[in-house]
Amino acid sequence: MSYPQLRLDQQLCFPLYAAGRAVTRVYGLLLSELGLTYPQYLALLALWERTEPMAVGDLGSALKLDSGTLSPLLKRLETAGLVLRRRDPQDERRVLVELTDAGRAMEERAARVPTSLGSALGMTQTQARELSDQLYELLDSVESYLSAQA
Amino acid sequence: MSYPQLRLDQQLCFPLYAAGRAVTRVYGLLLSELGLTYPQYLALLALWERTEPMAVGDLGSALKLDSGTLSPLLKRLETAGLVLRRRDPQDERRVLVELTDAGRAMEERAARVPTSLGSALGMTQTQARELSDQLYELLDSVESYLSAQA
DNA sequence: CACAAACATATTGTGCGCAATTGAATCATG
DNA sequence: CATGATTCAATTGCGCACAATATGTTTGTG
Repeated sequence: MSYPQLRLDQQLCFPLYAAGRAVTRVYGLLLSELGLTYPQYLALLALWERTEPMAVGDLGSALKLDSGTLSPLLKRLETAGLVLRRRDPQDERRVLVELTDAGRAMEERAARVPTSLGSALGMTQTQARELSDQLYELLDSVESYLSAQA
Repeated sequence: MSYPQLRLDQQLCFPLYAAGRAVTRVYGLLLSELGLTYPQYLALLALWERTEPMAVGDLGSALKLDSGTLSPLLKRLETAGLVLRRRDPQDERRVLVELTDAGRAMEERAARVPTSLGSALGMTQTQARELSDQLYELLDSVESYLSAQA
């Protein structure tokens, strides 16, 4: 082993990558019963938190996703009848996304998903919170590194 | 807020998802200079640790990826001249993956990537290790949940 | 007011991830 | 030793992610 820093199990990136995919996959299994994917669920989470429509860019800031991902995703949510998209009359560059009645009605069914998962993952609330805080810190430092490169 | 468990910033899954993508993206930027993607780099990490060829399935166990992801990825690495694939004569169902000279030569250039990233992320070795341990625990519990469902 | 720069979203192209299916090789059981 | 079950890799189909580009809108400057 000439380069110990290249060991798969010694790098932070791999458990982060693998655990992220594993958790996303579990969500996906539960969400498929609602006809949703995990990123679609995240977009709805952001919309459920607000009473006002949201611009695509604001949704992107919240989810850390760009229009290349969000545009087709929102088109699928619109086709599914869960959201509506329309140009912002105040600024025709923007597109506002708002929930339909069906989109709002989905919240109640979705509320069971994180509850049933939280218990399945065998973590206490405290553990989950600590891990979450560390990941937010990591996210912040990676983002400032990325913006410093640009 | 009728369902507090649906708040984006209160769920573990979101920072895990966002931090995972952010870290993968940073790796991708550095790896693009080597003509590699992040999952391709992971596959090479696993191969560099061994002197013997590896079956596709063993590579999948190490990276937690299935043949649907690995088959086309390995085909691209083969096209790039970094690996060779051949049927295992002992068991013709298996395909063995082995490094070419060019694949082995890539290790030296790749060794700089985690080193330069480790310093950029502003974490101590200890912090990275603790976070890594927690993520492996989470990965384990998600995987046992998944296998219990099957 | 003209018009260049900046901005917001959409589109294109490539490479994952993953569920489901396919096809070939091996194993296990009678 | 036959044959049904299992295993392994590849393929198919769909939905992300993300870089790069395109298109239309607004803003800032002279």
